Amino acid sequence: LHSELTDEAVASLVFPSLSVCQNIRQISNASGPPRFRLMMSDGQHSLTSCLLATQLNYLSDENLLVPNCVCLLKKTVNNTLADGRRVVVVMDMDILKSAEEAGGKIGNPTPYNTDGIPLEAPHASPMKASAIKASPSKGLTVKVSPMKASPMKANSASPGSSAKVIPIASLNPYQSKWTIRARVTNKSSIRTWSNSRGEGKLFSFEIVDESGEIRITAFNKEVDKFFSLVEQGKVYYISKATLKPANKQYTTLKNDYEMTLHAHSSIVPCDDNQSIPTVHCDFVPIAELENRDKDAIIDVIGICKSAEDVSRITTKNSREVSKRALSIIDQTGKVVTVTLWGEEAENFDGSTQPVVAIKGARLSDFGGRSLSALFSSTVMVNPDIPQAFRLRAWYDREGFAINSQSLTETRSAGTGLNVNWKTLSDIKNEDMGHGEKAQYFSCVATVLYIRKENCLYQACPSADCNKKVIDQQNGLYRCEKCNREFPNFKYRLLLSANLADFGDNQWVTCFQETAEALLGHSAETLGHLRDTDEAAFDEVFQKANFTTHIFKNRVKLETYNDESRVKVTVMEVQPVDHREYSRRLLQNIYKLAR
DNA sequence: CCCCCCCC
Repeated sequence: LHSELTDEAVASLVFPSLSVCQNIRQISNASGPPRFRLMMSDGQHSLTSCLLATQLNYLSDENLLVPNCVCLLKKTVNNTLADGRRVVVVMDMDILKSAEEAGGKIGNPTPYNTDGIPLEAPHASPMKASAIKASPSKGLTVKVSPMKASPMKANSASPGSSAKVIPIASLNPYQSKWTIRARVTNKSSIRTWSNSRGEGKLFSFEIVDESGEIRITAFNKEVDKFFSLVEQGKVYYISKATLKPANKQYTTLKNDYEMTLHAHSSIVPCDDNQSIPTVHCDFVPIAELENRDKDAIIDVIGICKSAEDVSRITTKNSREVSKRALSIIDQTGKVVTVTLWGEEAENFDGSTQPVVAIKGARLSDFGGRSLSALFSSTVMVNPDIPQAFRLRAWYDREGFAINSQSLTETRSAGTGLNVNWKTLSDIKNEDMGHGEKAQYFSCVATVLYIRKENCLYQACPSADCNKKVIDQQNGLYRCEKCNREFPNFKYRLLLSANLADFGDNQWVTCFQETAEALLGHSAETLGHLRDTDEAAFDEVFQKANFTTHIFKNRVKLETYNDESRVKVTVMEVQPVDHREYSRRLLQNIYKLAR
């Protein structure tokens, strides 16, 4: 900050400009990044300028920026603050090792007396400013190296560029000569877009090093150049990309910037990558999800107990997308539904009940508690981590057989969870339906016989009345409930069927919808057939025999004329999912074998 | 230069 700085003085700076850094002083600032004030002199002019701490990171890991060092100012920006003070901000500079390296172009710098110039408020710095040490005997030594066990020692391994390997946390748009070394934690697929500004394709990926993380996006030509090179989990040297402020609306990454690749960007695989952190997950036990807030971003790991088939849905914005819901279980004995989207949904194979780990899933309150993968989530199937091995061992030994509870309530029986499976012999053995309330159960059973007699009745034609009508024999049909006569009626089904499984059989009642499902024809059609083509009518019943379905039933003890009998009413008829059914049978075998 | 995170 230099109030006397004139336009002429600034204009007289010719870049690159060699100067001696006479003084370095941290400017304390309650908010914003720490800055350093440098007093530079080229022998003719003196210039007080400003340097951001983030820039110091890249400059100073060899302790070069010390009083009396020689600097090659490559770019500065002049600015006037609201209060009229002038600011010169150093945007890019090199530090030369010695005055000799400068070719003797600068006269001996005047040693600057550092006495009485303490560093101000180092604690104000989020950049571990404690690493900036004052050395009273030698003047100020600036050392900013946020990397303790510095992987930056491998600087010389940085290929293709003399730029230093710097931490991701120190990247900013004001410097261009850098290389970072980082691991890819999440790579998107290639996406295309088309809007008023044009069209194209892109992919993006996220990387981490010890200091932080950042998102990188490649467009069009850079997609062709880098898509196959960049692999999830691998480490690369990356340099010469453009940094710009990140739109926080679209990212959960902890970085104010993001990166765009351009024609000269360089990505080089790095084999010596021991020090670069691998993807770290803080797995939340499934039972614990009940206590977490809606929309929380969490990491989760579980066994995929079952998985839906992939399906296509249309979003509110009429976009088509694939989805697949998985039920995962962990050692807490709780199950939760996780939805995968797009390619991840299409490619997922749950048939072997793999371990599924998801980093960055979003907790939703649908069905109580459920999870959804985001574009920013990393889905790992059978990851090579201890938690996965422990989970596998637990599930194969005991987890598969436990009575798990799902945090996600689902209405359909499709997931195979929360279904009260019974065999027909269970109805008698367990005295089902004897309680106050009706009981509900599902079974897989085969139709042995369906009574044709009295299966159809003539019902009141008004919309919500299914009452049997009385044929007045004058072309009119009387409904007692509606207290009306109608010129027509509608046919309704009331079937008695005998179902069997391996152990028992059971008479059940099917009303309209379930009867239609079982016979494969509408009541209307059946009524017409019965009246016109008895052979065809009989054939419908023949065909239904020995068909197997999932029956969802209601069972209740009913008393009629002093006689009690268990009445089973079919609520729903569904096709057997043989894959899921076989899995359940296997599980039952395991349970019995224990 | 994208920015979609959805459905029941």
